[in-house]
Amino acid sequence: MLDKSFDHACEEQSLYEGWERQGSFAAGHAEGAPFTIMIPPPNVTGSLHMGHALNFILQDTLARWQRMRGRDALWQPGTDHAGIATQMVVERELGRENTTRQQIGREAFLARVWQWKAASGGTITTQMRRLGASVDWARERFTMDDGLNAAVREVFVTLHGQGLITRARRLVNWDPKFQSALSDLEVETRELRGSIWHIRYRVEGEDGATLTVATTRPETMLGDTAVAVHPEDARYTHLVGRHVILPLTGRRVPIVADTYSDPERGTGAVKITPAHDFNDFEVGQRHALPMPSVLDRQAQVTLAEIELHDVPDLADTCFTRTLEGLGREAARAAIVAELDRLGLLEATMPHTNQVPHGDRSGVIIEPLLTLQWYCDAQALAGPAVAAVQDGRVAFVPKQWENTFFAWMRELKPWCISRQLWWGHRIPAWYAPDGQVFVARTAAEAHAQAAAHFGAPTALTQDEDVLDTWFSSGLWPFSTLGWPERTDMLARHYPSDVLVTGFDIIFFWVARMMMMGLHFMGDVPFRTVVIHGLVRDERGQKMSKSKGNGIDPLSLIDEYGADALRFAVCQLTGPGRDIKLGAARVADARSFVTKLWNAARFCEMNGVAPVPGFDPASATTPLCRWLLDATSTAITEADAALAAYRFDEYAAACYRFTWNIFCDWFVELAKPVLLGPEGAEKDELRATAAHVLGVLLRLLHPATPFVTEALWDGLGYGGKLSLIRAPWPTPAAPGDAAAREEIDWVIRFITAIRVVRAEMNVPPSVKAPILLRDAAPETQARAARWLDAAARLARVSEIAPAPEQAPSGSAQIVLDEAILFLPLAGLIDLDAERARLARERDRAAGDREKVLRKLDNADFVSRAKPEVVEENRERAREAEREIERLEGALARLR
RNA sequence: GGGCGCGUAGCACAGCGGUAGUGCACUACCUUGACAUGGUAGGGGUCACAGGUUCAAUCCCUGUCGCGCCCA
Repeated sequence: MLDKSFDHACEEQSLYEGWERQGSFAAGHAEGAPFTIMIPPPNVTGSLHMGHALNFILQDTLARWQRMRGRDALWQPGTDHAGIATQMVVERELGRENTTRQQIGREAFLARVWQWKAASGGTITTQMRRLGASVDWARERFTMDDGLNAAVREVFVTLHGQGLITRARRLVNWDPKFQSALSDLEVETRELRGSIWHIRYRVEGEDGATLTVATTRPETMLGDTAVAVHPEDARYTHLVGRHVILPLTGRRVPIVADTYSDPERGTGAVKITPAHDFNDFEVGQRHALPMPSVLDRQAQVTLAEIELHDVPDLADTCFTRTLEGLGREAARAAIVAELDRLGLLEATMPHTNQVPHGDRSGVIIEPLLTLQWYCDAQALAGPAVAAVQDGRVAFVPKQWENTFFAWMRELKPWCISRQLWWGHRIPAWYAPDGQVFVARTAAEAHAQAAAHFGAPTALTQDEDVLDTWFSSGLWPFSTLGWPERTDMLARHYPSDVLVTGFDIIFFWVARMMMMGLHFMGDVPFRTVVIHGLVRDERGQKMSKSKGNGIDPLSLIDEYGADALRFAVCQLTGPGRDIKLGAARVADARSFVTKLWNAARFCEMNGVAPVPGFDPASATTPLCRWLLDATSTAITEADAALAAYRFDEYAAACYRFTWNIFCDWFVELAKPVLLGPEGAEKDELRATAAHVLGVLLRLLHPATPFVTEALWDGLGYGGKLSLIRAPWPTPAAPGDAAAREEIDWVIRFITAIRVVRAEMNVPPSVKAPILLRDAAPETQARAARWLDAAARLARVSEIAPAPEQAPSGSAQIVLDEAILFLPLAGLIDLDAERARLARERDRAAGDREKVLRKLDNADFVSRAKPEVVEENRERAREAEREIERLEGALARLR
């Protein structure tokens, strides 16, 4: 006997452990074609938030569905090593012990990171289990695993050999907090309120003449190597080719003509600091300007690379030397004050700046000239773009393809080296003379060096590590054993679906595609399902700082994982952000409870699976109608999942469970179930059991726990067998006669309920129904369904109406028949008259609308014939209804 | 500035050429032997606005306004 309700708190864990223990999640145990989903590896330092929950729930729903469809499902789990984030966590730990990674050294530090990973790195994978995620845990991977490291080295060496990875001294996004380079993607622009300063630069050889430049970063003027004006800017053409003397440093730099300078902005003259600005860097290259850095790795002023000259009223080297070691803000303040003192500051205006920040550190990025490794992303992007264009990879929803194309077109060289310790060490070794040897192993590098120099040579490995995303990009094949050509690789590459948020298109999708195409010669996945962000009930982005985040685990504690999962499915329309609050999850729990109670009712009434039951053998209209509706539900759910419409899938299941099975089937079945034993009752029980079994299977991908508990509890299969039970298929075409009959019963009961409610007839009062003008079939149906009508519409008996209709009756027009509810004394005749008149007016309104359409010659001649016929029928129907309502009104007098 | 998306009942969302739907909330009634995490009935919408295409527009096209996001 089932409990009164589903106790998720005590059931979920043991169900999950049972599945895991018996290997239900493992790939390789099904006959069917492989179905593969690679998890977008979450950050190993992370803990489960709603965004993960959404992402995992959708993947699990797909995986469970496909597994039931007989596919050999592999949902590949794992985490990425999150270079910066993890290093930060461990450095913070060291900080608490009053030490630093520099103090303990690289090796000891890495040991600490691994120690941390072993102790705390499993947080998110543990939490995934609470959601019910059916990932193949035995195959769990970490981007720093040996195998994945081998893949990274292989890729690096190969791309280097192909000239697609090179080392270059360029301007990079430098994060002064981490003291590492970042890729463009790890930089976000934020708006800051700042100023724009107009500064007079003295023009050499023109007594007293000045040129005013506008800048938002006066501190970089120490490193200016030119002033640029637009070649067609008439104000300045006479100055091009001359020089200015820089304030503070007294250096002499040229005035160059360059279209980068916009005459409309500022003063039309811009200072050029090639070593600290990306645009200036390009100008510097075009004009072969020197590129001294004046800010160091901590973004503090350094004067090492520039000359200083004393120039009266312009440059006081004593002052300038005091700037050494100052931070950017302090240096800026000091410089502005000095310029002001010298009378060189023409204006200071408030200005909103777009300032690059490190997405993790939050500090302002300093463009810095350094030597880094770059990957030629543009070359790798071509095949990825082509794969989307020719449909080998499809985005769902499709519009995201445009976003993907836009980004791929503007790719710049991808800076892949990071000045961190935690990550894949760059497989490059340097000889004392600087000669580089790129190799899979140190031994290989030494062999190369020996060959190159003709003698064994001491080498040192590059100190830096690779961008985390470099290894994540290999995930779809490195997790399957590549560079080894494993069976798993052959079987599960390409994967079927990648499910991810749009914010990650560039990180994962693009890089996995570039790497997959280049190394595997095929796309890494065929479909990319893009989902939205999870927001709070008010539509605000969830964030730690706002404190509006909802913890999925506490929702699971309170409402159960099934409720959270079902709520998420209900809300997940195509690519839309979802607004989730506890109320939505509570609603979903009501649904879970409803399902539980329906199953419990079935159990209490002897409904149990009948082996060998053939739905086609059902004879009664109720059973045949239910089986027909079941086929419809299967078709709908299947189509919805195939289209990644999780909302439609949930809606189809919801409607079928609640509105069809509970509201009508169970209610209409009660008279039989509570009546005497017999063939009809047996058939009903068998059918109910069959359909409940379908329902549990349909819902399993969304609500795995409660369905498995019911499946096991009601004896549908062995313990924990639902997870691999076959997905239901729709039965043969529907039964129109059964559909018509039950449809009539529903309308019959509803019509009586409506009138009773409207007439305020107390539910305690039972009333007979008297039929007039009823066709024989209607009379037969009414007789067949008397018991149901008695329960559901408080009908005491059904009989033909006498010639003289009883006075004080309410009247209902149902198709061809009039139903009398003789309730003398209980109904208010005036109210009844008003009600019937209202009905008649509504019907008359309908008729008017339809006739107006039919009067339109264009409509009749140009609309589709079936539409015209439909409207003709509607007009006839309205006409008949009006006639009957008029009759009813006449009888009331 | 460029691009994308969204404006449908109080709220959250479906629908997307041919009679406006679902859930929640709301109102009234009902402790009927699965379920009050329930049942029955009801009210509530010029489908943002303005043009256009069409026999017919919430749906397609153009523009306007409002909101959100991405890129610069």
